Amino acid sequence: MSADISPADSPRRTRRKEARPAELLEAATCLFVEKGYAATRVEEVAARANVSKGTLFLYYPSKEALLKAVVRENIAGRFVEWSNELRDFAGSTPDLVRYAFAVWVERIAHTHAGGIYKLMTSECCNFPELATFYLEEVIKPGHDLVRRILQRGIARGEFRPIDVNAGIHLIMTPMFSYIQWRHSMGVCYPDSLGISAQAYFDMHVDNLLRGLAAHPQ
Amino acid sequence: MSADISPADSPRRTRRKEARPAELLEAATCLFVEKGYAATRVEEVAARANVSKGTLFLYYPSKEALLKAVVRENIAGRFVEWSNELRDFAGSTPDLVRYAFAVWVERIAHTHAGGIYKLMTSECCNFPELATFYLEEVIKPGHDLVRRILQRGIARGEFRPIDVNAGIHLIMTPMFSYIQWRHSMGVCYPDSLGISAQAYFDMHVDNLLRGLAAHPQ
DNA sequence: GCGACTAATGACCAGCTGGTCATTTTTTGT
DNA sequence: ACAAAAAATGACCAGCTGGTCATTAGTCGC
Repeated sequence: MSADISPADSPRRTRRKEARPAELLEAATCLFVEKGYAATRVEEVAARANVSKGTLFLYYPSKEALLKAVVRENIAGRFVEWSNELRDFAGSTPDLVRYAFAVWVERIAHTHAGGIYKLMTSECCNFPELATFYLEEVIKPGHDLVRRILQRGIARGEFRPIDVNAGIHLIMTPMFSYIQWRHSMGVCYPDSLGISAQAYFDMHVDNLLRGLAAHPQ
Repeated sequence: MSADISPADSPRRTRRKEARPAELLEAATCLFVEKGYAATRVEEVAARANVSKGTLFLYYPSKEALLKAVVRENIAGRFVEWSNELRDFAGSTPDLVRYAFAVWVERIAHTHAGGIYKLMTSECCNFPELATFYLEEVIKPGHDLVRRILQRGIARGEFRPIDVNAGIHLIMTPMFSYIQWRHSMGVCYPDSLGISAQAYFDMHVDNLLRGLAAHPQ
């Protein structure tokens, strides 16, 4: 399944000492996220990375391979690190949720990784294998983390006993909605959200935790 | 602003008695939503509508004009109707929220209109004027309706007094998230939501109302 | 300085797609 | 029935873009 996205998508010719230029991936990531896959010309990517088009095809056999590399690049096994953070968290679960949102905004929403999600939702119908890959490598691990948060809260009697597999969405939904907005309407009309990102998340988290609370005050 | 999307985008030649064939818009809507704007060939649209490519250009001067027409078509002033429904609703505001969600799922999420939203988020960067149009004609009126629901709940003492302009998102977010999923990952992997659409909305609405409740039980 | 090898280039190609228009088919009016 | 007008057609075109490859530039060892 993910075989097609493996490093087998390697340069057409012999490997060279130097690793694949990071500038190419960087440029491709920005352009794909900004303009979409179809609307981005490989020549633009090359130009932005300050190389010629021919050089690009020296490192990636096709435009599609470049897209796969971009998606691959931006999932860097961050999940183990987060999993540890979660395990070691000492405070209350509501505080943990607040912390998780803050971390997520900082490390996903405001980095390239967020743009990749938008890219996936836009293009996944045209590249089902990429969708599979993303689902397995990003969405599922993400859900697993969130599930543990909910289970923690319920086990400690802080949250009411909801169906955790469903409840996952209560936390994911505001996160992904924000990303989606940020990379669509938000690009053209940054004020169309009506409020600041901070206010948006504060409100969502606040209302979310009120709803989840086992003992309403 | 919306001048560019007005009926001025009319046929190249003389108007004919017969109105523009609805089949063309229907076909274009389906294909744009399914495959995206760039990936859809005008010839496909024509074929799906059982006319030739030439005929399509007889009614729409360009592919972009066709896209505009598609977006235009799918906003049909439904807002006045809903506004009246809202005014006449007799029950409690929590019940109104439940009702609004149900109606929205039925009339938006499960119709073409939902696909248009996905289309907009995918393409708005490339067609800013379309984004403006959609924002003014769809998003804003939608927000206005939701705002009135919140104000009603607060005025009647059913909801706690939150900032309504922010609170709008509490209701909109699950709606748009669902649409987004349904037209991206959901196309390839209908089970990737993990739960049924019904369960998804039930949970969101339930938790939302708990969070909004003025007097927790 | 020189040959051998690697890296980079950009002119070029093939195929596709939005858009055109001379021609054909259908409808209308009498 | 017939001609004139309207509507529909699809072969065709121009321009663009992903991808190629012969050529050039650069580097390393000696």
